[in-house]
Amino acid sequence: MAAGSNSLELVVLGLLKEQDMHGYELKKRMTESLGLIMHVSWGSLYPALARLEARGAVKAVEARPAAPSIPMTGSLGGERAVFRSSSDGLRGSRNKKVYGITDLGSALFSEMLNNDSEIDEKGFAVRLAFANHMDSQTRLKMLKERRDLILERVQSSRKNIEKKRFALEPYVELVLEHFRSTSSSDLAWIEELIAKEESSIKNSGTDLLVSQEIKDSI
Amino acid sequence: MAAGSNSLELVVLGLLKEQDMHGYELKKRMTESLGLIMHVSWGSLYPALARLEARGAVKAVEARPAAPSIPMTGSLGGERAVFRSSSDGLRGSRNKKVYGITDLGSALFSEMLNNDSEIDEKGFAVRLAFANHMDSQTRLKMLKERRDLILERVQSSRKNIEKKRFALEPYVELVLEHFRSTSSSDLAWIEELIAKEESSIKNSGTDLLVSQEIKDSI
DNA sequence: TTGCCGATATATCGGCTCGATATAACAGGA
DNA sequence: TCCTGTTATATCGAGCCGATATATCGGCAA
Repeated sequence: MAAGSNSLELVVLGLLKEQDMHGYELKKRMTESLGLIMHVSWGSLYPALARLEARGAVKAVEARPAAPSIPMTGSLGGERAVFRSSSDGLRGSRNKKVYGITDLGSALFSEMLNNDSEIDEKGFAVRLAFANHMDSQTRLKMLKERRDLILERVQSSRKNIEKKRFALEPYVELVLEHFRSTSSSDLAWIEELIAKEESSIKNSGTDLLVSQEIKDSI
Repeated sequence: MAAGSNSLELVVLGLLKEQDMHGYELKKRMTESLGLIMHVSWGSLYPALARLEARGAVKAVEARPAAPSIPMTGSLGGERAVFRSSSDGLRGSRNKKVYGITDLGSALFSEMLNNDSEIDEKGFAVRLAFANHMDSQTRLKMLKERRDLILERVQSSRKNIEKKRFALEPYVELVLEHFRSTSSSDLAWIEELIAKEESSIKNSGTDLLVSQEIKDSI
């Protein structure tokens, strides 16, 4: 029942929550604002939109009246195209298909955001990027899970390396050292976020549902 | 013709260059020594081995005589199993299928390592891990390509963010800031490696095939 | 006007990866 | 003897990626 940890669908829903968009616009927006974090290909995006539409999470809507960037020419062609849109199957001028999020889609977004636990770097980053749609407790839980995961990986790596009979190739050690250093700085960053989150929770009296761990720390 | 940038096959060949192994052993070795860098699943590993075998890059070989870890029981069962192996299709005791790399496989390894250019973090890290099998010029080229790629991404991200009308969600900015910081440290690391490589090239008189860029810097 | 180029826009294909699952042989202990 | 855990191979469905196909449209130069 729980939709299993699909970060692309999460991003699509998250962006559609802000604004109705068509596929091309979605990709542009993703690469522009989240380009450092994730990358999406056509072969993923359009099937994802189709899946979401089939599930009823998004639906084709009437295109927004006017693009904010001035077309400079009040062309009749555009008008005709928009007209064709409504008579046809909600297809905009340049064969555009503008999607909007449904109530079910909003619910799905919350469900994915709050109840899926991500394993990989990308999944975590994406989820964190939309963390303002979570409540403090969930955010804190996510951060701590991530912290524990990284910690465990680094320790396990150190352990496996140190007690090894087989000699590692020189560049492997180089790469590993860098990854450990990166992990350390990631860890410090997450710890910082956790600390901020906890102090924020303590200050704004969310006495209800405060976890045992926090209570102990008071 | 050029096998397109498959880092899993690269790792398999690289590990088989050191030692004959079966699939299970390969995965263990990967997660133990390269666990921080990459992750491989059964559903990728066995098909990859099958592909490589079909291409003639690896082939099933007789299992190594004795496991270094003492079985403690000189059981007859084990002997029978090993016998079954040679009469059967080179299957070892516990139905093991031990692979060895062929000459063609070694050639393919070099080809992939030297002529493929990786786009993603994982691909680069894996390739760098086996960089001792490259010559200095290729290593340098790979490092510089990586540096330029990261540089371009960070700049493009900054550019797109700064001149945006749409407001970013608060946590997006947080995540982006961290990714930029990570990219900066990656960049510094790579620059360091480049510097070392260049000084190493200059000192050990590899006058043959020295690139124009290096010649200029002298 | 026409004709072309580049940006916009959607869609699909093959090949690969992943997580889950099935199956089985064997070891060691209760 | 049974039972659990490790070793070992294999396959399935679903999703992602890079490449490619196919249009439409705006602008601009001949």
